[in-house]
Formats: sequence, structure tokens, C-alpha cells
Amino acid sequence: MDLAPPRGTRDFYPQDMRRRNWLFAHFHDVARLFGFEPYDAPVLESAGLFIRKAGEEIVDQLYTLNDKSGRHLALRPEMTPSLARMVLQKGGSLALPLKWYSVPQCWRYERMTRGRRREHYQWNMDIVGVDSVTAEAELLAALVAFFERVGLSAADVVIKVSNRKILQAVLERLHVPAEHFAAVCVLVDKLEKVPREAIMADMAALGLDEAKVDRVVEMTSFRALAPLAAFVGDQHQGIRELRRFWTLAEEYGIEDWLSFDASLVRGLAYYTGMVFEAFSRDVSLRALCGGGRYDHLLSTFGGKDVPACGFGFGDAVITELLAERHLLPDPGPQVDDVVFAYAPELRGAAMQVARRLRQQGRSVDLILEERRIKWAFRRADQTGARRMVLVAPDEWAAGQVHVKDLSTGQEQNLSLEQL
RNA sequence: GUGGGCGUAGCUCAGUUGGUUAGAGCACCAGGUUGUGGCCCUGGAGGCCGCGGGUUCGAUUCCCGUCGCUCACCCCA
Repeated sequence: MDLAPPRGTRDFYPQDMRRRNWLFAHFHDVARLFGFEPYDAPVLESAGLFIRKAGEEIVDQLYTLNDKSGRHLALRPEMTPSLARMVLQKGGSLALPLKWYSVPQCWRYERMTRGRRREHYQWNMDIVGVDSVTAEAELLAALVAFFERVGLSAADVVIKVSNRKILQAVLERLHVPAEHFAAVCVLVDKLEKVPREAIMADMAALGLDEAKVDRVVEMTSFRALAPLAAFVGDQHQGIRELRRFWTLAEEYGIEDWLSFDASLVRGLAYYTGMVFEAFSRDVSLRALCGGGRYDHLLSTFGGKDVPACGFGFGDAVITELLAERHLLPDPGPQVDDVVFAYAPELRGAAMQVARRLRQQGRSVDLILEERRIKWAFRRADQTGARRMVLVAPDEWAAGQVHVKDLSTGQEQNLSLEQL
């Protein structure tokens, strides 16, 4: 029997769990600060929820299975389709806008390399029902709040921002059929990552010959808004949204974190407007997080569209960055009191003491075995306990327990009421 | 998918030019100290040397295969 977890998955021993909880606590805290409500959905969904035909890698990497009734199911590779399903299921009964968040475990079957596994936890924040870039500004402000809380600054992290509507305008001028927009976006996303020849056949199938691809490459090379505005028109909606967004970002005080980058497209098919990804400025890592606007996702599931945007933020890359910056804490256990009975006859008394302490909300490690006191002290050191509470014959006869502060060494006898 | 590195105690690793009983540190247990921790001392337990085959009088060591882990490349959110 192989005792290792399946390839690409992780065990979380208590020490790992403490660190994970530390990170997740920041996710939860920031969500609360921004007024987002938690939700969750099954890890296992109908495979059809995730299967799209735009050539996305995430669809090729689905973990799928057939259950005993022959249903075609998949482990979720991302959370957004489940969120869309939940919103659709409630019809019009949900009071918009929704500001929801979750920290789901997501799965994808892919080859293992450094910092890439087959399972990760991904903090998701989504705003459903707001069609203005005020929503994107809110999401990015939350991202910045998170980075600041874990000790990162605008000197460490850059959030690249773009808007797919600009690419859409370019494609329209090149007479690329509108129904190919999503698939072309997925290919353009690959332009920077694979040799151009590798995807030219796919480009041609979608209506883009060499000259048109040249035009797209030229357009994605811009790192400033002005030349693009000249390209697609100063009053184009994509340009106006970006300008409005930047104004909002300045008012939020987060503009130092942001950078316009026309090459940013993202590899998911459903984005329709603003898109963004955060990167470490100097450490070579994959994107820390990414997101964007997906105003037409709900109609692909047969429902009425509702404007929405959101981001996903995986636990893996940020953990690597924080570790490299020595910003990742290694918290110890959180036991307050160790309760130890000197003799078997005092076990009942020790249980009473432990119960009393727990009623006060203290974390109590009651020694369950017949051990020598030396062992109890060593265990107290290992668990980081603050006090040793000794239930001893003479003191107990007087209605008291002997309490030792483990950091100062001070000792005193206290009654149950004084504990 | 290609190439490299590594598989020896719970963990990190040493070692064996092929030879009797495979070592260390940390961790664990016991004792020194029958009611007081961290330090120290002494002792103990713990190994199909990844698995299978081959060569050999003899393999943890050499050879072949295989599985696992890992890094780089390839590919990709």
C-alpha cells in the first residue's frame, strides 16, 4: 500500500493546517471587510457545467467520472460555473447585486511541475448584478487589501488590467465573425505562450489569416491607453470603461498597484470586458490571481444574462511568494491550559477542572493517561500551552488546584471559582 | 513527452573499492529526579537498504528492468 496521497494532491498535517488557516483567515477577513457573503457548492458537478467548446485548457484537464447511474460528472476545475448555476436556479428571487465569496477546492488533471498541482484552494470573490466598472474597482480594492494585510506592497505586486472589448472592436474591424470571439480570445491568450506557427491553423479556421494575426499582435503590444484609443476610437466603450476604472482606482488609492497591459486576455472563454491578473514584480512565478467580467455566462446555461465579474485566487502561488519573502508565519498550537491529575483517584476532579475552564472558552488539553508529571510538562511545551493546572491531593482537599504560568514560572493555588 | 538527480530508521542523511552484527543527528520511550518543564547524562526501541530479476561462494553495494519522488525542458492557467 502506497501511503503517499495521489499524485498532485496534498495532505495537510496540523502544522500545514495552521498555516493554511492563517491564509484562509485573510481571505475570509477581507471578504467580510468588503461586505461579501460566503457560499459553497459541491466539488462534484455535472460535467456539462464545465464543458465549453472554445479550446480552453481548463476543459481538457477536467477530472471526469461516470457514477453508478451513468451520470457524467466532473470535479470542479473552477467555481464560476457553479456560482452561475446557483444564481440561475433561484431565478429572479435573489436580491441583486450579490456579493458572494467562497474558498473552494478545485481540481484539474495536468502534468506536475514546480508550484503546480492537481488540486488547489481558490478564493473566489464575485459581484453579480452590477454592470459598471465600480464592481471591478471594488474587486481590485479587495485584492489590494489582501496583499497589504499579508505584508506585500505595490513594490512587490502588480495587477495587470485590460479590457476584452478592445480586442472585440479590433476583430470586428477585421471582419472576424462575432461568434468566434471567445475562441479567438483563447488563442490570443496562447500567442504569448506558444510558437505562433502552432496555432495559426486554429486562427485560420476562425477567420484570421497572417495579416489579421499581425494586426492583433500589434494591438496587444500596447502598454498605454492613448495609442489604443487612436486605434479603436476614443469613445469606444472598452476605452471609456478603462478610463472610468482608472479614475475609480485613483479615488480608492490603489492606482500604484495597477498597470495597463493590452496583451492580457486570459484563457477562459467567458470573459466579456475588463480582465486582470496579479503578478509578483520580481519573482518569476505564475499569476497570483486573475479575473474579469463575464456578462454573458448565464445565457450559455439557458438563462437570462445578468452582468457579473469576479476573480479566483489560488493558494499555491501566493504561498510560494510569501515564503520567499519570509512573510509566511509558522503558527504553533493554541492550547491555553494543560490539566494534569497527580493520581488516578483525582481523574474525576481533573475532568471537573477541565470542564470549568472550557466553559470559560479556554482551550484545555486534559492528560488522559497515567503519566509522570515530567511528561505532562514536556507535552505542555510542545503544545505551546500557557499554564499547567495541577490537580493534586492536598490542594484538592482544600478545594484548590495548583496553577503554574509556564512562561514566568509563577505558581499559585486557586479555587475553582478563581480559575 | 525528453533528459538529469534521488529512493537506507518516523524525519534529514552518511555508508559499503561486493564480505561477519548497516550508522549518525533529530524525534520517540525508559531511567537519573516516587509533586514541577525547557538543559544535561545513561540506556532502549525502531531497518524486506523502494520492488523484481541477473551476475556472484556472497548484493544495501555491480548490471538490467520496474515503480515512486524530484528538478529542468517541452506543454500550459
